[in-house]
Amino acid sequence: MPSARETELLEAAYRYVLTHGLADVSLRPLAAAIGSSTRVLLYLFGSKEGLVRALLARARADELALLGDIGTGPGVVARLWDWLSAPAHRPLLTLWLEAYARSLVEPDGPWAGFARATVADWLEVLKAGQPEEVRETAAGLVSRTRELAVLRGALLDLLATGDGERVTAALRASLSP
Amino acid sequence: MPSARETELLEAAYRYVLTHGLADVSLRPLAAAIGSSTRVLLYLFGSKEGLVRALLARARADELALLGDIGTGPGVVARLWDWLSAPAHRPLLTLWLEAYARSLVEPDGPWAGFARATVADWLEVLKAGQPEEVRETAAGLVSRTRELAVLRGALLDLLATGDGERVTAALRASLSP
DNA sequence: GCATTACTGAAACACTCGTGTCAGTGGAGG
DNA sequence: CCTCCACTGACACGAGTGTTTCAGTAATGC
Repeated sequence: MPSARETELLEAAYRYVLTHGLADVSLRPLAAAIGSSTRVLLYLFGSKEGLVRALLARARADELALLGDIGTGPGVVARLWDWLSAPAHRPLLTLWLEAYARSLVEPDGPWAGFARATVADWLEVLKAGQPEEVRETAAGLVSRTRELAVLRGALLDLLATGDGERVTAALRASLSP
Repeated sequence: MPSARETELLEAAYRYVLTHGLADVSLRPLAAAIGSSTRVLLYLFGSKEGLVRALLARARADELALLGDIGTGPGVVARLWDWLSAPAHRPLLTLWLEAYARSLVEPDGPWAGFARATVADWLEVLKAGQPEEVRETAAGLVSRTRELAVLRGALLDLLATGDGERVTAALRASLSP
């Protein structure tokens, strides 16, 4: 459905927000940076809100691509952490956290439901990593909630301090207590 | 050092940002809501950045008051979670997350170092909760990093879903595995 | 009484914001 | 050829931004 030019500009805008943040992006600087104009952005995406929505969807596509490739069975948590702690993914994860926080403060607009949605996404993947006999039990739900919490908390720490060694050790300790 | 009027207005502004968010606050609506004017705000705090800095410090004072009261010895993590999961503290914690994310995206300005600072603050408190013989060991550091990660991750989940039951169960599971 | 200090009001300045208007391009299909 | 259509440029509009200038008031300290 989106035209070639549209996806091209979306990709450029996505690269831009990865380094500049998404919360207080504005059309004119963005357009200038990606060699376009506000007129074209508005024409293609309808409004700024439409653009932000598209960018959020684009970021989510990256995330879902990961979750699709991560596989199932034991060791999912460790593999997820490998991906989360990779320095190359830091801009994406900062963007992710930004959107997460924003969707809590401002429950309307393009951010709506972002936080809730990712919790569900990740819980689903962790569920697929559990032994089959606990997946549908209450204990299973609690267990993957715990795994998710550790991953998210470790990610917060890593993004703030950059101390991959300490945080990774903590995560490993949490896997085999 | 701050005058009576200054702390009075700061308190009012603090109540305001707790419900409206701090990221995209602007002077005129804020001033109108707290019965003041931009002129006065600028006079008392020097600039908008000064005001934001003061508000951030005010929020941090709330946090530090908690950390001072939480005590030491075993059970710190559980007591911290009781505080974090109390519905009354949700606005403060949303504000906290907002500032955390912002300080990662925009490392300059009044937000600078906020994320890093709170990691250090909390690790310090968790350290005081550990048995004395591990406090200075590498294993001790890793252990409280893990505790912090669980608390933070659980908080993220709770803020997004509001499902205190599931998240609290996960945290408890993480304490006595 | 008087000068100093703390605070406040009204209006303006020089922006930036998202968006709308009107006018064009260039190429593809009939 | 000529029409349609995706795309683009220049510009203006109204609203909102942080900040400044100039003016005042009320209370305090000498």
